[in-house]
Amino acid sequence: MKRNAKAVVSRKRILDAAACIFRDFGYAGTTMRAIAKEANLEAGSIYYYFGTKDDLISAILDSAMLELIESVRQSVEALPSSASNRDRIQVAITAHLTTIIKIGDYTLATRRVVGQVPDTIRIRNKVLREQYASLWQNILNHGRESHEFRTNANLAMARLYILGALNWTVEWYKPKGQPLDDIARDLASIVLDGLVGSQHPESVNAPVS
Amino acid sequence: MKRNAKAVVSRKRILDAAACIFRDFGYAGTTMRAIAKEANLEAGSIYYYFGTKDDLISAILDSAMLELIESVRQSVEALPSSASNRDRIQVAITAHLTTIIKIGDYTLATRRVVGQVPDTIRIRNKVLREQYASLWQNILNHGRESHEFRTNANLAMARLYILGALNWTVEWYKPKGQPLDDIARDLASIVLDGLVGSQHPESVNAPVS
DNA sequence: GTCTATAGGGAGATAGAC
DNA sequence: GTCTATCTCCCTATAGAC
Repeated sequence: MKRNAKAVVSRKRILDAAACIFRDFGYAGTTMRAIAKEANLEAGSIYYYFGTKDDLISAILDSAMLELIESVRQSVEALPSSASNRDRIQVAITAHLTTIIKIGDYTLATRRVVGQVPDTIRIRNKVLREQYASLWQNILNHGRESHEFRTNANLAMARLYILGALNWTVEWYKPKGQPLDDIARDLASIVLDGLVGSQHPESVNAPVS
Repeated sequence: MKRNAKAVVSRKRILDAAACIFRDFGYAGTTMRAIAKEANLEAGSIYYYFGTKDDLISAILDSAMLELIESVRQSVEALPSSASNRDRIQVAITAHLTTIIKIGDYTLATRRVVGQVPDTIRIRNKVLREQYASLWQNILNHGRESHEFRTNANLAMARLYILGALNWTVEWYKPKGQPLDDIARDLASIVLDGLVGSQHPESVNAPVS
């Protein structure tokens, strides 16, 4: 059924609509009728593409995570081997931010429903989440081994801290505000140098408007 | 009706149970029957204390925010006037963490449903959220004015960044793990000094276990 | 592929007994 | 204060027409 172009388009339209509705109404609050209305068809038609409501949310959770993993991995691997760990963190932060904003409906839907879906769905998605966590942990550990970071920083906590802060951006980011690259640079600056630390020449930033 | 001790106790028991259920099932996924079961009474009885399901979630959102505001405000005001801004941030972080963990069910319920409740409820709660944001902004701005922080740090973003990171802790904190004070100190260390910055003598921390 | 109609279950809220 | 019984509404998922 996926060979048909019409079917592929409809499937994607339904998935996008579902992300939008799950984002606003949560797992239980989302109805097939609401998704159908957003996607401009009738509720019964959704079942041609997705067997159950759970299949829909599962596809949303997994695709968001896969996109994030690929984006950050590729951005970091694309760096020259001469790149500093400061560069690696900066690039990873930018890739993470850019992606979660780009697929904002999926990111927000994930944030808001991942704690409410049936266990089977959450456990399957957890594998991907752990993959992503270890991708970041490798980046941070690399920085310690190369002695670019202070050796007593708690890097497992630093990872939780950084990702928690980055993921929160989808809640307040406004497309009309500061450009995304500026935000990424400012966040990287605070992560790397802190509020007190001396200013690194590469991360000078403009005052907030 | 609140004069009766029995009523006060039941009311609190229902509220605690509701926070627990809202946390696990979201706004729409929470049923009055599930709350009643958790609170050891029947669904109809809840309506003696709360007119509607919306009254329940509204009480949870507001009480969580009020407790957080009071806790951080009191902790910071209790500092001697000689306290450094490093101390103020450290104390605020500790108060925030301690409170959101202490009322963990309410915090998690808030995190997970605040994007799904009817607009009227969210807007009323927003006033409190903004109060809390400006409390933190004052703490940060004070640090800049006293020249303890580097002057080009983007403090509005720093606030969003810090609170995003701190709030994420409720998702991964385990009571049996590292003591809360250690976590608060490590987070404060990363916020203030960054990953690269030189180590401040007051924030030496143990390696993660 | 997409529709309409509907079966079967469960929700919030109310009424009145105790 | 708390219970049971129930009204009314809306949900997921299916069946079969087109």
